[in-house]
Amino acid sequence: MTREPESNLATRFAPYLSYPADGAGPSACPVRDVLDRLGEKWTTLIVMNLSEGPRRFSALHRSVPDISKRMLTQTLRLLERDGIAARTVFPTKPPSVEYSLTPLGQSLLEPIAQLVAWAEDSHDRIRAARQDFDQTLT
Amino acid sequence: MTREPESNLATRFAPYLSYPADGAGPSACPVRDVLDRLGEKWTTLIVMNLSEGPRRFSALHRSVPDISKRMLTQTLRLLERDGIAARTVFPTKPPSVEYSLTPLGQSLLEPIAQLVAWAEDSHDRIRAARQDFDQTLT
DNA sequence: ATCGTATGGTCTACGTAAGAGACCATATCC
DNA sequence: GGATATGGTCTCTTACGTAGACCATACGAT
Repeated sequence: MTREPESNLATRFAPYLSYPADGAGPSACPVRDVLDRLGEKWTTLIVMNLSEGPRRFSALHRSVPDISKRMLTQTLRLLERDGIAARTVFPTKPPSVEYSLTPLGQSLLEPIAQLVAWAEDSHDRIRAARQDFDQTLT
Repeated sequence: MTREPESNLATRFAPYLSYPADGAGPSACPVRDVLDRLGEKWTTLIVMNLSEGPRRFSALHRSVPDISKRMLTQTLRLLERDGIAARTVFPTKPPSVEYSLTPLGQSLLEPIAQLVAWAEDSHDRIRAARQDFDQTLT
């Protein structure tokens, strides 16, 4: 009797489990390539902020005060580079810049919402597990 | 005429957009608290590897060769602490250790699968966008 | 006229987090 | 007796993120 997989979802992941992340061009794992970007600490939060509509640089910074301007710039650049966000400059004085989600970026909202829902549902259990773990350790 | 939201999903994110990540205990944003952990570079990959069933430490390391033992240990510890993975020690000589997903961890496979599906679907478009961006820059 | 504020960033100095690899004790195989 | 495997920990170096100064310009208030 062989080991049963925990879930039929396992087969969905199989191609990517041992796929190297490195290697220039197409040799990199497509899933890790994309997921690494989404994991980049500020990415999802900025995408969620853009979900309500176009936002200006300083508006984003006010909404997420604990990001540094440097990282906000970098995060937005990478989102733009990946075709997830669009950057529009208006020739006012001083120039104002608006960031918005592209259709590709909007399609990302669905999976993020699933993750947010899971986080909401699981948060209590996770916090309880942490407390158990830390207490048993002490 | 006010600005229309890009998607009704936006309202799902609204509570978390300006929620501080810091603050000990319950003052931290539950969603950022959980999502930051998932974004931790190796977390999802290890969870995906565990989706097929229990795996030993060295099996995981062989499957994901470009993680350092140090980070593998740390990632597994944090997953265990959060109640996502379970650690079982068998009293062989030398002792062997098995890691497996808890029910909570298995419930995480669904949202991850959504993200993986999005990554598969979007990878081509993203790579094209990157090339455009880099060329226009040069 | 001058000071404060706002625009969207860039640049530098610093602290923390991740990566590479040596090391450990033990036991089994050749 | 030497190699290999077990699951880690420890140290050293390098990469990443943060904090905050700085820039040119223009507007409103004093």
